[in-house]
Amino acid sequence: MDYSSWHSTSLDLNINLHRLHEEVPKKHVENNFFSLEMKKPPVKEESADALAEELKRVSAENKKLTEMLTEMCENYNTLRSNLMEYMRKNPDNKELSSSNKKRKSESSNNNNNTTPMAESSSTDEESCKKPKEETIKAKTSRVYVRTEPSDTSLIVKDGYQWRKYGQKVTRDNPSPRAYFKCSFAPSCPVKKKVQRSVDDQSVLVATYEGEHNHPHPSQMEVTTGSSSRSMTLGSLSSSAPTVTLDWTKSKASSESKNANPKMDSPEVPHTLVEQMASSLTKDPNFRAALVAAISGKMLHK
DNA sequence: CGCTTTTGACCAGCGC
DNA sequence: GCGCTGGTCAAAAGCG
Repeated sequence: MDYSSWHSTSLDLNINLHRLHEEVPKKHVENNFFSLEMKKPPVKEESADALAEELKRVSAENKKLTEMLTEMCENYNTLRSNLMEYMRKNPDNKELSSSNKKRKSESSNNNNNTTPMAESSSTDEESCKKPKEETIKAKTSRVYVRTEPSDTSLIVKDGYQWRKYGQKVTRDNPSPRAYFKCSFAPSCPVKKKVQRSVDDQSVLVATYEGEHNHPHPSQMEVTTGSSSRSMTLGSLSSSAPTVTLDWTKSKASSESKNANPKMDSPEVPHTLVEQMASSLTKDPNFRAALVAAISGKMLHK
């Protein structure tokens, strides 16, 4: 691979992180970008030094990213445990127990797209108020995947194989909802519903019901990242966390609401995080895609 | 030919 | 009881 193209592609996280939130003059950005593009390739001696420098900086940034991700996971774990504790202490919370009707709860979920953290969890909260249904109702979780608005397919790549068995237009959302069963059915009871978000047509909302009782069929599909639109880091086992990373969102997490990276289960082992980060660091394709996405966003501002 | 997708019909739950 | 709605079924069509 020709690493000369990696000149000055740094995210500059250490210095410019806060700058993402500021209004960077468009012209300035463009000029910088084009100047990078037009720049003549440096002579080889300089190139080696610069590359080494670049490599160092990229490594530092990746380390920083890893730390940020780890910290985020820890925060989420803390928040979740606090919530669970609160739910235990207030089992008869009126607000939460107000609706035990199937359809009502469904529609209220749909209307709460702006609170992904609360939705990302399974129906553990519901189980507090509906002990009777707990044993019957399967675990549900929700995953958001950003796609191109022009992409009309309701396909969420999560590594599993699905068989579509129905499609329906629902009342609260003009976009059709697709119904999928795991292709291992009937031995595997997992179902998923995929529908475009009402708020943002470019976001697919996948609702999973139940847990896979078989191993993940294709780990490879996950790591190769066949889709450039988004990457879903699938679970290592049926109950392991699913993390949706949205690389097309250039603005920092403070602005994005329903497309935040999100987890369905809090336990993300640090070693796993490290492994993910290091494998991504080493993958030139990932780096290329990342730079392309970021530079593309800057240009289309 | 076998598997998957499409799509209209059907069913069950809920509100009135 | 009736109508509305979401979810599922299953025959037909499509595809490799």
